[in-house]
Amino acid sequence: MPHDMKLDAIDCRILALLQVDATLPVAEIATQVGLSSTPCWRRIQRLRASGVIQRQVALVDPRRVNLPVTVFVTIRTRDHSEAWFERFRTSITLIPEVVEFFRMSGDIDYLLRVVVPDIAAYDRVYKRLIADNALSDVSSSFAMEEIKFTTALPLGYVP
Amino acid sequence: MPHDMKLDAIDCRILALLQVDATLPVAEIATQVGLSSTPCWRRIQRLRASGVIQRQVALVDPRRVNLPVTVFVTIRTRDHSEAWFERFRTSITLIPEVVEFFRMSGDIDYLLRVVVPDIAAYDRVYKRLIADNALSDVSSSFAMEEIKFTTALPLGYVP
DNA sequence: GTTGAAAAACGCGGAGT
DNA sequence: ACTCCGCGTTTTTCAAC
Repeated sequence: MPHDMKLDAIDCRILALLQVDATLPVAEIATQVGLSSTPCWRRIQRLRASGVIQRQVALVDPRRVNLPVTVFVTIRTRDHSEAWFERFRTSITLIPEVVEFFRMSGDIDYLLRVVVPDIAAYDRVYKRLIADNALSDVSSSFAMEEIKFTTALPLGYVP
Repeated sequence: MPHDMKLDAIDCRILALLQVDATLPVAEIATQVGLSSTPCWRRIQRLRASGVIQRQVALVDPRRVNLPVTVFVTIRTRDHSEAWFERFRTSITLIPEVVEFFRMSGDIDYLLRVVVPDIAAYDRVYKRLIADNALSDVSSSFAMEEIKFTTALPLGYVP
């Protein structure tokens, strides 16, 4: 399982298919990429073992599990020490409502995407955020509509 | 396949497992939730057919397919007509580098998450954004580090 | 809802080209 | 590296409880 695995055009086509529907039988992927099932299966195994395919998951409709509200939270901080960051990182990562967490360049230090059933629930997450960490500025923006959300990455850039 | 399906505690535990690893054999899910495989399998089928489980996908590591840069793009517009929005929506949705696209409340009208190999590639996406649509203000924030990213929703809020 | 079991589909691996 | 073929497992369905 080399970590610097090279991907050819067929690997990309396999990934493109699995990114959209991971339940496709190997045999069907094989025919779509012009292979028989054994080498196709081996390629998929290699993609898994090498970590190109991180994992295989079921995507749940947020509205069907009472999570219609998503909030983007921008955070500025004064403390930029390593020790503070590690504490902050683990504190945020443990909050299940936080589904995305990025360190940013520019005037905003961190950006979170939070998924909750309503504004009251968001307020509880917000209080947990500011209680656990010394944050100098926290700003919340509410999403009104999810127009596009995909886990399929654009695979046209593979070297 | 009713669209207003109610989920009980066992359904939630099944979803929690499948959100993390959709390759688990039905038999193992069954034992983990304290069921035998037949009713467990039926529940999973119901969750799929009713759309609670939208689909099953492979998650690809962005760095391994040459996509280490993510950019958040905030957009303000002057034109708020329905016709303009429909044009804008389809134009943006067709860009594969745009993986998330939200309509927002507050002073920002739209927020995009864009995934690209480098800043030069982002510039080409940016030019496509402003060429296809009359946007009054576009601002780009670059992510330095992805600290957390999960597709697993918090399932503690199901009614 | 449970068990058990059979049919079909698929994953997986060996032998050969 | 791929094709072909077949074994073993898992899924899926169907009984009866």
